[in-house]
Amino acid sequence: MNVLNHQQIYRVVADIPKGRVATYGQIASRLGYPRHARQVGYALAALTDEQAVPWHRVVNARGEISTRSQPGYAELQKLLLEDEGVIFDEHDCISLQAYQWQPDGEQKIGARM
DNA sequence: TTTATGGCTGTCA
DNA sequence: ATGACAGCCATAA
Repeated sequence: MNVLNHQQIYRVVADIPKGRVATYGQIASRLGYPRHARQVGYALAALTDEQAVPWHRVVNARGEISTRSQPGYAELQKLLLEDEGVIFDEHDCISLQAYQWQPDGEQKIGARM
């Protein structure tokens, strides 16, 4: 009975195009909660791997893999993103300016190769 | 009911 | 520019 339904978050996350990423704050902001960035992360952490939610497309504002509690998942997300076509740099961070999803419609910036 | 933590973000030094 | 700290808010005990 929270104001922020996980289903809503899942819908936005699932709405992220392949090869594109989004920040927690961006998703929260899209739902109308610019301060619920963490709650978005919690919603993703609360879901299970059985969910059809591409949680691996969600990264922090730094464009890096968010520090989760479970071990090994960071590598998993990195591998999944690489499979999506996202390239990581030597510091395991991606170009948000190139891969960040624009829900406004124009979700193309020039992240091609 | 309150206290503590947590897949974050933003500001201050 | 990086490094550290506090704030926001929901879930768990």
